Amino acid sequence: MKRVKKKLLSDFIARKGLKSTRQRDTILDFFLASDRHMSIEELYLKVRAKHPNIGYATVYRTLKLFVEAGLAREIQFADGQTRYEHVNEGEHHDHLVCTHCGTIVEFENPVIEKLQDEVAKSHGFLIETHKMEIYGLCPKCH
Amino acid sequence: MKRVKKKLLSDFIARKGLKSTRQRDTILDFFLASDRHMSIEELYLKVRAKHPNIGYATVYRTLKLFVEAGLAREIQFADGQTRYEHVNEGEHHDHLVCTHCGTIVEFENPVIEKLQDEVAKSHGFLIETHKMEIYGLCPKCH
DNA sequence: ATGTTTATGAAAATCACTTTCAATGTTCTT
DNA sequence: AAGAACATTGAAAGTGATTTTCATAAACAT
Ligand SMILES: [Mn+2]
Ligand SMILES: [Mn+2]
Ligand SMILES: [Zn+2]
Ligand SMILES: [Zn+2]
Repeated sequence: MKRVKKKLLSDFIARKGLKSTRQRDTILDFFLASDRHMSIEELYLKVRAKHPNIGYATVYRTLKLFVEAGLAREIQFADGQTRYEHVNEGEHHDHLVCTHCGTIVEFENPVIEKLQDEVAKSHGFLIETHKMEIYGLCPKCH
Repeated sequence: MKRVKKKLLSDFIARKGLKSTRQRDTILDFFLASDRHMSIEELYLKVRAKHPNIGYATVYRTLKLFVEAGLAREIQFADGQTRYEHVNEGEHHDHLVCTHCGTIVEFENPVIEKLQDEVAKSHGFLIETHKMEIYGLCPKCH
């Protein structure tokens, strides 16, 4: 799994004529070892604890690179901070978000997905992506 | 319809001990006459064209007031700008967004809504709100 | 080893708001 | 109608998240 992601990045770097750096490797390691929905701030603090010399801007830039390379995806929940999650080949899911403690639960529902496709089709839309988030209180918070 | 919204606002203002002002009336008129999903920037520019003396901050504050009064709702699409839409009693809908021209189409799908409730319940979540947006190309753009 | 090009860190800039504050307007009390 | 009490306003400053700038440092092809 981690091997696959590392290869995705090094292939992308090679393909685009970019350069492999210690910072990118470090940030990738922390990203791969992280919770599935981290904000830049959270990731930066973790990275920073071990590598105090890595800059804020580099973390931002590197996460964007991961998105381009296809190993991360940006998500925006209702809290105004961009989060990044792991992308796995052929997998899609949506989110339940606890408005009290912030817990995020992933779910897949093929029936909903299919109905979304039908909605798009019935309005003549060529669907590219969709976003579906359910906000409420998780079991621990009610 | 517009009468209803105006009354909603004046009732809210009375109930909270706030004050009725020329600015609030003007902004409400423009909001009610507007497209259903306007950004503050767009609304401000329209208002500004007729009333060059109304400030940016007032438009921001007033739209927040409309939300509190229950006649507008904030929505965030993927473009980083808050938009405000009209709220109508007992009505709920989700959105199709054209990634090319920005067109927004509203839709309701009770089956999807019901499945969302079931997903939440199956994970022990007490649902508060949800957000569902389908992004793609509208009929004109493909 | 050198040269060319990309990456980095720190600081400044940007973007979309939000807050501050002195001046002004609205409503209440007389 | 006048004054007091309080809310609202516009302009400008402040925020918080993110992005850009730019001089310096690393990569890596030759
Ligand atoms: Mn996820
Ligand atoms: Mn709508
Ligand atoms: Zn919770
Ligand atoms: Zn379109």
